[in-house]
Amino acid sequence: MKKVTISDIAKVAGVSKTTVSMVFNKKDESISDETREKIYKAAKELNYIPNFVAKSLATNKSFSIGIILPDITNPFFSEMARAIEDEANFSGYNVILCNTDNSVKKEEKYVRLLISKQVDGIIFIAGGESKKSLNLIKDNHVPFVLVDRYIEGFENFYGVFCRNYEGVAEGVEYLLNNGKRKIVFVKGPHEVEISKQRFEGYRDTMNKYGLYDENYVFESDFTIDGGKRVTEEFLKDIDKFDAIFYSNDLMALGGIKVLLRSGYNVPKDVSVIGFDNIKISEFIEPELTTIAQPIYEMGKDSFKILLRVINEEEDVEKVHYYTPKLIIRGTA
Amino acid sequence: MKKVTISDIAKVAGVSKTTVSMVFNKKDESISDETREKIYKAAKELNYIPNFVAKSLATNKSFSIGIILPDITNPFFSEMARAIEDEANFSGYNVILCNTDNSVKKEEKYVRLLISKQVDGIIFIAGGESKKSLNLIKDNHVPFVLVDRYIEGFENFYGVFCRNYEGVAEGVEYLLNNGKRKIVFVKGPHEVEISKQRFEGYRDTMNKYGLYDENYVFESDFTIDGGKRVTEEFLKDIDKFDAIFYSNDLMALGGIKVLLRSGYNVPKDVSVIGFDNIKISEFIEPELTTIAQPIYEMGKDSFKILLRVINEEEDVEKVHYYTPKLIIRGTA
DNA sequence: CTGAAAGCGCTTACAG
DNA sequence: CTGAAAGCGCTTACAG
Repeated sequence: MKKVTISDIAKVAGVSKTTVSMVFNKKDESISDETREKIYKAAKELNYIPNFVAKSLATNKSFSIGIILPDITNPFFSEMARAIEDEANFSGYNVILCNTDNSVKKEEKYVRLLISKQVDGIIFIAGGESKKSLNLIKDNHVPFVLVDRYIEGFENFYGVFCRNYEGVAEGVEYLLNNGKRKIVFVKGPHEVEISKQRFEGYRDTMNKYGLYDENYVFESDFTIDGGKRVTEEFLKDIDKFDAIFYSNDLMALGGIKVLLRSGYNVPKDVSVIGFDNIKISEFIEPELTTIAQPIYEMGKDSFKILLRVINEEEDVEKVHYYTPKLIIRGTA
Repeated sequence: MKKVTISDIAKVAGVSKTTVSMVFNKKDESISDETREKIYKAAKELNYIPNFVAKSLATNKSFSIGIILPDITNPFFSEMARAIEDEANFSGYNVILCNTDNSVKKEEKYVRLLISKQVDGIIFIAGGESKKSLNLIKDNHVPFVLVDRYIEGFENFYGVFCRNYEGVAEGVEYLLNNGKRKIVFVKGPHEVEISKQRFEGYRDTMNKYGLYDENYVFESDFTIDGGKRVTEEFLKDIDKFDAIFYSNDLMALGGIKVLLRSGYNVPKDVSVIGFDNIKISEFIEPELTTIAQPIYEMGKDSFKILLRVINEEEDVEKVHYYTPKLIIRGTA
């Protein structure tokens, strides 16, 4: 039951370990076809499967990356993770999944683990003020790219972000153009940067037309349940509103549910806009009007960028911005 | 920029590598408090982070597992993956994510990779006739547990499954008790075992009452889009039906959408039942009546079982069955 | 065209 | 109470 190693193959093929290693690593221009054949034959015969951890130790490359995100159960993140894994797999990399639940403590624990496991890089979707974790990564010289959520103090590192401000502004303009005036805005959690950006897109646009009213601003947590809860709450407080802008689709889904339950007709009585364009948003009835992020593209690109950093390529642009776009569907 | 190793610590603390290693591995009953302190101090000073790949090579344990599943973007799998990762993390294990798109080829490629990376175990949600991959795992003596989808020929290995047949039977009985007679059934893809089990639950129950009619049976692929497509299709073919049983929630979501669009009132004109109870199913309007699998529990347990196999515990039961239960909500 | 030897960073019997 | 040495399965300069 001993595992077959390169030495076993060397023995069977009647050559040295060096030669075997060279053949497997395609550094074999100088090796005769005959030996090469013998080696492949022996490997086949013995059902050889190489030991990557030994290889990693010798080469200082693990061909693994870590992906740190709040919760894989959230469609936005699972779509992102899928894109990253696809691209990583394509380039021969494995992905280690880490769910942080937005806990800075968990992030730090995972970062330590990933460094210990010698990952070649990390894709980091921050759950909050993640400076300590990021500094740890940096101090250990592990390549990383920040995705979706920008972190103050790290603007000079690699990042893939969405133009949140502009996206929301576009959505608000659209609502205004359609005659909406009393637009409720539901912010995301204040710890994360994107919540702020999206809110500012709303605030500034409303202000532009002298329509901003802070009594129409609420905060929740980017979950369906959160969307339900805020909506139930402000339905009690506010009497008049003709549109609701939720900072992400998940909250919009929860909100729409409450609205329908409370007898509102969407979009007749009230328009609703979300943000993200997760897959499910076009499958509910009515279909959700939303600000689409190119999630899959952003995921793929974030791995591509990481790979270029890992390979120490020159001229890799630091910060990458993606422009979201309004998708008009049934709710607004 | 050299990485700090155990030797550096040994040097700074004025002891041998052996002693340092012993201290870090808590095999240090025999080591004086003084040396221990010196070692911890040195480690702290140097910001030491252990190298797990070296450790893995020496101990033949990686504290990584692989999880092979069709698509993390599918809520059923992301909820499952989340449960597994939570439990794994709790026990100090990392999870390597592998999306197969139900491709047997991809499964095999991932299995090879995972074995190469010396994972301590694999959780396998099969995408089809996955015998070759499974045999590879088996031949390399890697512990594994089959989840959700049973594979013929592997009934004597570890597995975590749902009583699909009984679940569907319960749902059908419920529909019948509510006076439904013309019940359409949408099967999952025929390559996977659970499709068959769920279908048989329907067929046998309908037969019991002399109501089975194969013209009411359709097949799709477990996706939302698939649910939409079959529904559009059979709406053309069948004139009379009072209920639809979709083999999973995702297809039910797609189907309901088409029904609503086509002017049907759910559940007045037609009752709908799904299977799985993914989180989203209670957030659509009307809320989906479904057969709930204990997804999170099954995920957690599958890791727990895997861990026991890894640790070579005795008396680990091979096959674990979970009983699903009918959750009555708005659509039936 | 091929091999002996050192090294990657750990652990672990064994010896003292 | 502690250390020297061999070993895990690879790679890679170097030599011939």
